[in-house]
Amino acid sequence: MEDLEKSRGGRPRAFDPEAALDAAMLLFWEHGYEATSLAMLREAMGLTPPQIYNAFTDKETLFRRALARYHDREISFALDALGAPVRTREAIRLLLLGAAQAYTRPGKPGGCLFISGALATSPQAQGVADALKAYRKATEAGIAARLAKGFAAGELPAGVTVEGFAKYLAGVMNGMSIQARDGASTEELEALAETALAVWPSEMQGSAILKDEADAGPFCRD
Amino acid sequence: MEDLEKSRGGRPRAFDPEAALDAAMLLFWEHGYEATSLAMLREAMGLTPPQIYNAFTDKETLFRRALARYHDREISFALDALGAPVRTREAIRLLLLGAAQAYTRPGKPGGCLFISGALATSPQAQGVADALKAYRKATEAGIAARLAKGFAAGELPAGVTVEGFAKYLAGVMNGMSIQARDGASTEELEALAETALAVWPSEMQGSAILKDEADAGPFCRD
DNA sequence: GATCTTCCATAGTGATCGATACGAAATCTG
DNA sequence: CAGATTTCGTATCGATCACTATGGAAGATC
Repeated sequence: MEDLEKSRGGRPRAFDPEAALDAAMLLFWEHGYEATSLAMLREAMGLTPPQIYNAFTDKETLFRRALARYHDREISFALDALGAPVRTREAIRLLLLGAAQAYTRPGKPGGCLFISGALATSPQAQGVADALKAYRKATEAGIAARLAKGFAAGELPAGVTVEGFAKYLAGVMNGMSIQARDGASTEELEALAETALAVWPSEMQGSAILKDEADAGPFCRD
Repeated sequence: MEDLEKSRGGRPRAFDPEAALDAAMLLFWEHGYEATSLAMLREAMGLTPPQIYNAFTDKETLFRRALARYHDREISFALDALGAPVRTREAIRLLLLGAAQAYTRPGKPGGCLFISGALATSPQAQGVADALKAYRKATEAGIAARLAKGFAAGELPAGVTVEGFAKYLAGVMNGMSIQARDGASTEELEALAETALAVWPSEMQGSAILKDEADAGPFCRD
């Protein structure tokens, strides 16, 4: 809802805004919001300061655009997993294994931008910290929403609440992001994910409808 | 091994270095290394810049001193838990529940300084990021060392390696730190910890020596 | 008490921060 | 082509960054 080629006249841009945004996203992902200076952005994006400010208003707006792009391009696996027509446990498994992949992509910074972007900030950047927190909370809420459907179908482990279990799973994902930052490999994160899923026995409930997982059943599909 | 009251003459200090260090630690904990400016430190420590530099050399040294103090004063629970004369599962339980407490202490910033201090940094602060990573790795190594003893005694869950399980547990702790930053309560983190421990059945092995947990058995004590 | 050493307070260092002023260049509209 | 509009490149802006030069003050040593 923005770059719809208005072209209301005037001198045309001499660069590709999306490519520039990608370069900025990678830099923010690597160094975080505050530690990424305009000088670094200028070099990585191949632009002059006025070009950056004309196209993206200011540094904070550029960062928020990068967050949105990251959400759309780099972690679409999450929405896919939570919306997949599979049982609840398998959906969460896809989510965690997707995170293991996404947090260790070759050529990309390790971990998740929503965490690396900023955890502790200066008071001036509180708004940015809040925006990142909102993305993290949204992830947890997405997990909770998927779990709620599984809860109704009796698919959750005994002794957990939807919110509590969502907080555990979101916490595991956050922990995976830090482990990725600290050099963990894809395989190590996948093993971590499988261990985390061991709290959840594959065979649930007395209703032993285990076969045909790709078939109908207590699924979900927003 | 430092403040042993040399007093080699000269004008005495007009402030308490330990109190000043505590103030700096809290500020770094709250805002992270790079986002904490000297102006903020100056106000929080109640000192002038020359006082700070004379006592702590420079900002990075001050931060490293704060890290050491944090390790000694704020998270001694970790070494206590890993060295406690209890079964392996209980030791890890003490570790995770201790983290739930330490990450949500009233009057202290949420989460763990070793994570909030810096995850992504500017290239100039790479040394600080590495120091924090070393502390995180040391935690994981401490967990692995305790698990190794439990492994020899057959106390670990089936299908896990010592290193892999340590990475899971360290990851859960890291995730708890972020959840604490995002506002999770002590109780919520405790519930998260208990959920994480559900991967580990309380009754291990065929050898059903369950009673007298505080008694002898396949324990450990460095 | 003379001297040495260390710390204090004031003021300010060069460098870098995010963000712009300005006028020329390029394209669209009429 | 004339006018309007937008972006271009160059050269910065004031504010803040981590840090320090300087000279006087306070206590230890001889």
